[in-house]
Amino acid sequence: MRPQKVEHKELMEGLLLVLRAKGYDGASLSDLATATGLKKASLYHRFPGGKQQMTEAVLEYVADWVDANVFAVLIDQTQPAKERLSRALANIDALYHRGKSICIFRALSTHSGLELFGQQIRAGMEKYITAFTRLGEDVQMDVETSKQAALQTLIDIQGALIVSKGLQQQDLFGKTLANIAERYN
Amino acid sequence: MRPQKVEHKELMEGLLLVLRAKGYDGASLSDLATATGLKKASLYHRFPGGKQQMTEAVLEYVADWVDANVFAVLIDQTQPAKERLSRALANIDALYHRGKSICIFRALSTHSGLELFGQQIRAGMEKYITAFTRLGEDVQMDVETSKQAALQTLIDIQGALIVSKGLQQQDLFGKTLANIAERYN
DNA sequence: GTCTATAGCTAGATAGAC
DNA sequence: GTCTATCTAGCTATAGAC
Repeated sequence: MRPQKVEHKELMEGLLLVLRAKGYDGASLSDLATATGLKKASLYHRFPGGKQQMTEAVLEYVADWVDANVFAVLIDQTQPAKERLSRALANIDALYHRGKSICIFRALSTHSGLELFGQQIRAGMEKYITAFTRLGEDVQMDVETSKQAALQTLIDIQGALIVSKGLQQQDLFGKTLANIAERYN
Repeated sequence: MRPQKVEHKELMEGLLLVLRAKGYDGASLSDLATATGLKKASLYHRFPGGKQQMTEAVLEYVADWVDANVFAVLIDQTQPAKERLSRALANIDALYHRGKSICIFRALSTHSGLELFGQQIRAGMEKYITAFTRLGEDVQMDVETSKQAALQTLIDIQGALIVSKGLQQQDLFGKTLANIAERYN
C-alpha cells in the first residue's frame, strides 16, 4: 500500500478548521481540499461518503478530544475538584482558541446540519452536561443543583462564544470561563 | 405602476424564515423565492443587489422589530420596570418561537456572514446590551453591575437557544427567560 | 412588477492514469 | 493513495416578454 500523504489527525484538523468557520453548506470540497492539502478526489478516496462522511468523522474526532480533555479530566477522582475544573476550562479555552473560533456544534446547527448530524450534536452536548454534573456533585452540590449548574455552564460557553464574536470583544470568553470557575467554588 | 404582489413585511418574514433556518450559504435563491411566493427574477427586481442586499434588508427589518418590541419597551419610563421586563421577555420569546427558531445573528455568524454583515450583527447585539443596561439601572443596579447583567442576559439568550435546540429540550429556553427575569428582581 | 427562459459558473461527485 | 480531467446538477444572476 502506498503511504498516506496526510495523517488522519492532520486531516481532521484541516476539515474541522473549515467546517466550523464556514458551516456545512458554506464549506465547499475545494475549501476542504485546500485546507487538508489533498485534492478533492483523494478526499473521496478516504471518505467515499463524501462531505457528509467527512463531517461525521470530524464530529467523532471532536467527541474523542472532548472525552480525553474535558470528560476524563473532570471526573478524575485522583485530583482535587478545583484542579480538575481549572484544567478542563483551560482545555476548553484552547479548543475554542480563546474565543476566536466557533463551536462545531453551533456551526452545524442549521436546518441541514441538524437533520444530518443532530444525533451526534446532541450526544456531544450531553457529554458536557454529564461531566459537569459529576463535578458539581463532587463539590457537594445536590443532584438537582448540580444538573442546573452543568446546563448553565454549557449555555455560558455557547452564549459567550457567540456574543464575544458578535460584539468583537474576545476577552469576553475568558471572563465567562472565570465566572464558570466561580460557580464551582 | 403595477402593484406589488407581496408586501414588504410579508417579503421580509419569508426571507427571515429561510435565512435563519439555513444560514447565508445554505439559503438558495430558490428557497427564498419559494418562501416569499415570488419568482427569483422578481426578487432581483426588488433587490438588485441580490442575496446580500436581501439579507441586509432582513437585518434592518429585525433591527426595527427589536427597536419597537424590546428596546422601546424596556426603556419606557411610563411603566414599572417589572412590567417592562416581562413584556420584553414575552416579545423575545415570540421572536424565537419559544426557542424553536434560531437567532438570525447566530445563523449569519459564519466566515462569509461575519465578513458581509458583521457590522449589522454587532449593532444589533449592542442594542440589546444598551436596553438591558438601562433596565438594570432603573432597578437600582450600579452602572457596572448593570452592564454585566445585560451582557449575561444576552449570553443566556444566545446560549439557551443553541443548547435547547442541540439537546432537543424546547422548554429550556423558557426556563432561561425565567432566570433572566429573576436577575432583575 | 412579475414572469419564463437561460446564461455562466461552481458545487459535489466520479473515471481512470499513475 | 493521489492525481488530472470531467460529468451533472444546482447555484447566482440576467434578458426580455407580458
